[in-house]
Amino acid sequence: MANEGIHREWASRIRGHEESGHLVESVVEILDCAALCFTEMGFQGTSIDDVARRLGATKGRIYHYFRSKTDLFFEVHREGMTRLMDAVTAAMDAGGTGREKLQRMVEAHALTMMQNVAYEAVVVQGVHLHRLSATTPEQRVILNELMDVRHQFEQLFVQVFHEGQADGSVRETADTSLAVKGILGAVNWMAIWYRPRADESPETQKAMAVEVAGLQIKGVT
Amino acid sequence: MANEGIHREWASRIRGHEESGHLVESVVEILDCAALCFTEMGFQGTSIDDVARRLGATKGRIYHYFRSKTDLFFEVHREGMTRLMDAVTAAMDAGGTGREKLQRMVEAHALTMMQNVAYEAVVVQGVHLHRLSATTPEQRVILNELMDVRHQFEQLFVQVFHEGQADGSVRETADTSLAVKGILGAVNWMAIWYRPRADESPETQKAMAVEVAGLQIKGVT
DNA sequence: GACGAACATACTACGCAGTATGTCGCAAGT
DNA sequence: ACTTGCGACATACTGCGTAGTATGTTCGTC
Repeated sequence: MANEGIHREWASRIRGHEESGHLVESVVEILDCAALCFTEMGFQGTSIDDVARRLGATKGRIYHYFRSKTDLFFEVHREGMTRLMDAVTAAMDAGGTGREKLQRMVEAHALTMMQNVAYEAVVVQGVHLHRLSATTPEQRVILNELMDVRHQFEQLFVQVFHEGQADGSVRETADTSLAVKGILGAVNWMAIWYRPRADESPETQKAMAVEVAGLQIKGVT
Repeated sequence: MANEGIHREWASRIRGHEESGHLVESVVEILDCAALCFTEMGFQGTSIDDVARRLGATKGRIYHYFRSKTDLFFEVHREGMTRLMDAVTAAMDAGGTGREKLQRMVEAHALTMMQNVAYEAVVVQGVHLHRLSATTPEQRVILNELMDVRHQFEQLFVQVFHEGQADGSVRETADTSLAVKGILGAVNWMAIWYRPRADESPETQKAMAVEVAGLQIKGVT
């Protein structure tokens, strides 16, 4: 299944649950509930008991898999970033001019945001966590990893942006980094205002993603 | 002075400190420190003692002016929104085509974000506070006020957007609200990544604001 | 010299992260 | 068949951080 890679990554982080690869469904449930709680009430505002209650379980279950609340948050964050990365890199690898690639990347970004609001809202929150003091040296390593991935993510856009400028499909700008931050901001902001509506089909979502991406791309071409 | 109006608003909120209008400097210091703390560590992550420590004072001083931590947060939030509102409405009232007004409004928005990162970062955080449960019925009234101002703020842009479409200076879009949310997102996002640098003059800031706004406006024209 | 504003100090009550220990079921060994 | 072991939790408990309060203390003003 598609989750294999993710599970393998968990292995090293989570209480030594190596090979199994199937019982881990229990962990996925925890992550889902945690993502919702963190999204609604923030990191500090969420208690482990809140997550447990939503699970219909108790703290025991959570601490059986995660060392600490911070580790739990990190894992949700990592999962969110992974989904974003996967979607965007796939869109990037499909070829075309810089502008076409950029358009697809932003669309993929937006669509992923909408399809994973909970996880991605946590990712957005996570930016602040940068200076959070309550971290063990061990956690700080993971945090640096996350910040690194975040930076790589942005660089992906910067890179393709330059490609586009090279092939003439993207306009020259005063500050590429600034332009990219603007685009990413417009899309990331969706994590804050967007909430799935009952009457929303996958097509509607896709259409919104295309619309948002289109406006942003138009600004730089 | 320009703060008069704000002070008068405080009057009703803050432990009945009505007329004075000058000693309130003490309150401004508290708000400044609170804004910094909330920005760096979030609402729940900030303790009143943190704010007091940064002030070089103790809890006593803070609780002398504010009923609760939540009220303190609200006041910072309100101040941030007020500064945004003032800047944007001023830019709007200066006349011109829809597009010109929109351009100036977004520039003003961006510039205000940069000049008041601490306060505006709190405003950005505040969006989540929407569903926060830890509110007394009294606070909920204030919260509704804040959410209302936020909505009005967005409507300002929507309104001018339509003006622009009416006079032909702004392109027709599938969903005006969506377009505006994109623009505001790009600018609001600055509260997350932007931090003032030592070698930054007011002119540099202004230039960045114009650049960001330019890209966004170009997307809708 | 009395009184209140503007704080500081001292104290309490509680929520919550983290831990220690218990329980239940299943799977393998003999 | 029984038991031993272990994984997957639940229950019970502790200690600390922190919001809020109650009570000083100082200083200016009337």
